[in-house]
Amino acid sequence: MNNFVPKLIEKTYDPKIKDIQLFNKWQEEKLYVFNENSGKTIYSIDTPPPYANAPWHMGGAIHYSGIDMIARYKRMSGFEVLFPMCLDRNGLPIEVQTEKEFKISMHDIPREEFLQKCKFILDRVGDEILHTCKILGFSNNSFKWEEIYKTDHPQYRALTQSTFIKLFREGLVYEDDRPNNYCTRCKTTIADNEIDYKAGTHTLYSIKFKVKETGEDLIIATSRPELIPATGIVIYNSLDDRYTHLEGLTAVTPLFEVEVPIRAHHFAKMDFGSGALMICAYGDIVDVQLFRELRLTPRPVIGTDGKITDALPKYAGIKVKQARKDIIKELEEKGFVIDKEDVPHNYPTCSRCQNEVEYLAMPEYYLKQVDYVEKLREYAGQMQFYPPFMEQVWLDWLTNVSIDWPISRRRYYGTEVPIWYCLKCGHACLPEPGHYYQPWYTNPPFDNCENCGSSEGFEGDTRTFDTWMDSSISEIYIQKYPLNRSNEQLFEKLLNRNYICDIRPQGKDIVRTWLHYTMLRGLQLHKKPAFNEVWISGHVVDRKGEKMSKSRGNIIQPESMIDKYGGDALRLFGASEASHGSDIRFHEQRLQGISKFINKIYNVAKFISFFPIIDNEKEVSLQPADKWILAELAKTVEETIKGYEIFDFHIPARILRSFTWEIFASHYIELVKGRAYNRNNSFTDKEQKAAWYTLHTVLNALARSFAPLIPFVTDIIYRGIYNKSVHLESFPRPGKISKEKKLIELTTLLLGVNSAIWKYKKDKKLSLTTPILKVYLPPKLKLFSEDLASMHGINEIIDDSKLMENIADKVELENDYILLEL
RNA sequence: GGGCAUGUGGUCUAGUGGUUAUGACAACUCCCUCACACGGAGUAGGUCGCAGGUUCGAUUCCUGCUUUGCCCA
Repeated sequence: MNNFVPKLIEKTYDPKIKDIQLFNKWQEEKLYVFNENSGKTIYSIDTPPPYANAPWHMGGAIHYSGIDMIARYKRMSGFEVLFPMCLDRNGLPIEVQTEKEFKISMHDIPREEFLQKCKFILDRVGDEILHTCKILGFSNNSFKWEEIYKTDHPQYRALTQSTFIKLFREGLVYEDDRPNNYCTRCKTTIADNEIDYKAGTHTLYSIKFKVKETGEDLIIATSRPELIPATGIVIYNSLDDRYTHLEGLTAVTPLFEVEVPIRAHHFAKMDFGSGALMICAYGDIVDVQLFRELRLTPRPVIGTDGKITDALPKYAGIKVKQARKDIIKELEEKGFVIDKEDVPHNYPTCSRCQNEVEYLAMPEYYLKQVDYVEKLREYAGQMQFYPPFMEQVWLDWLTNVSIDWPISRRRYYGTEVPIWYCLKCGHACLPEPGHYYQPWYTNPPFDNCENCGSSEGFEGDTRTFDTWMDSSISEIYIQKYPLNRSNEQLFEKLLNRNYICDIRPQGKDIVRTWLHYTMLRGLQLHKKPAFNEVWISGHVVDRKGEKMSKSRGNIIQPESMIDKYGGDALRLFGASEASHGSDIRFHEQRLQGISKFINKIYNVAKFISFFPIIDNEKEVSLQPADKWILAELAKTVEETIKGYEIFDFHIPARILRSFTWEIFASHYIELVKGRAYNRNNSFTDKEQKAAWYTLHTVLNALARSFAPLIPFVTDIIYRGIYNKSVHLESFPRPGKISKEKKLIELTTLLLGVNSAIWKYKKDKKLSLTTPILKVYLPPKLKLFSEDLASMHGINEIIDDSKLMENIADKVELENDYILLEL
């Protein structure tokens, strides 16, 4: 008789110690290194660079876990996976974070010094994020600091600038005036999401305009009388019959005698003020929109210093608020103000200094995109979206694209606009592509103006690019500079395909930015779709379905959860909680449930590790129960693959869990336990070995099927029992496991019979080990007799259905019966 | 206001034009049975968002309304 000793020793699985050790082992063994010469088909994943201004919350951790599952599944499916690790370090959030942490203002210290302070935080937070990646078991090609790409690296920025120079020279870039949110105190444009709205009141003045053609008065309500000279149009609602007769006539502003058209527009609310509205450059966001929509020529009167400009000589140099008072005074003196009223108002203020935000027009560079919409629409049809409905999100956005992309920003921490302006003629001179340029800091790499030949010198552009200019070429960077090393050959090879890169994984909220801009740039630079596939995931929200944010105070750090339950548990939680594309609610109790399942898998493996590995199917005599579970396994793997193939990890997570726990552990293992131990030699050697063989076959396939989802525990099991890493194995094939489909039909009946026997004993308050004298089984299950007898302690199994009617104690089960006799 | 998605036992989720709707977590009861008490067995709990329509029949198809989320205005 065998003396069984398990290969896995611990009673429970403790991820805390084992996971990080195993992660380090993976790194030593270089398991996930990208080898372009492996001969395998390359599959490139455009990893989203995590933004390194603040550590991850749950959303980042779960989102990236899904991306790692893509990489792992593809690797096990025979692909050479290019899967970089990276950090996004450009742009506004880091500037804000730096100002906050060092209690400084970006404009009060030298630019170089400010950049150093930004880098300090970026390095620290970057390390924290990388640590989270490690304890989540990510399989990126490299975690070495110098091999992780960063969007603020000179090499990356040089690529951004090169692509800009190329497009500029092809005439795709132009300069134009466009109103921005502008803080006159911080001296910078600010993004929409940096505006805080503060509740307050302001005074609404009713002011007399004149209608030029009829001479009648036209009363207009405004809170910004200082902008009267900047009026571009007067609008009213087309349903407002007080004004319909004025359509197409001309209004004349008081004091400044500016003549503007009068027209109907649905933005005018009949019950606001007098119902007639002046649209000026620029009082609020509505003004900005209408100027754009109606293609009006702005006459701005406020400068970037927050003072009235020379356009209004009488008030030039006066600050806006004072000018407002002065102008009101003059209007009142001359009898133009007929009423004033304080009304509630939400002020847009700068989130950094609380100063009121102005809308000012400034010259900015634009990249053409309107001309490319139709082609992009075509590309959308060629690409595979996971889940498919996300394609519509992009198509809807394409329908809305009406202006070109403003790409220059007045910020510091970003890729510089590589332009020097000739001091003599003002011509914009661009350097040769290929290097990283900092025009605000260094001299141009040329001495003479390419336009006028002057050598009087140049002024460097002080602006940076919108960070999406950097982000929108990530797929090019990763294929041109894998591990940050230039590899033109690889890039050219990959460019031979119908698309640039295999897959873009990203969040659903940035379809209109990251995906859209990357597709646009792919088209402009290489005349093909940037991607073949796009994987878009939902958000992680809190238990109540609300977005996690600092202000709500509902942020949960992933580290604390990983510490408690393990990286595998968090990964599997992310996969289990929702189907791909929908939001995930974070729920610690459910995560805990998942961690129990991880332990269950470990224990199933531990049980199987008691028994010797039988490789050769010929040494054994497979019993019906063995054939049955192998058939179930084949079906499970088949459905699992279907889920993996569409990168919806909810499907494998659900199916594999259900098979492992509800069928394999609860029924098959119980069924063959007796045969596997064979303590009293009631089974033949070949029958016993068949149990061993089957147990290992199922475990082996399960470990491999689960590996992309839970890489730690599956590898602990695989190395512990089979002495190699599961992550170097290929994905199981259902056809190789079993071709017998028929036995699956018995599953429901078999599970029902087991349940009925358990229930019977329980109802009689008997231990489950209590022996049973006789059981009348459904005839269909006769083939499992021996294992069933061993499992339930049955002395005699009778399948004579005619006898059943005579026995009172019976349990009805579908069309068959089981009857028991103790 | 527009687009997209979504609504299934307390919570989360699967699924289907047709007999008693899947599973998990939580709850309750019993059981330390030789892999696991991070376990096992069992019990209870749902008018499948609302209202119409198509159909012999709808949770599943259509229309309207509504909930929630995201993006846009």
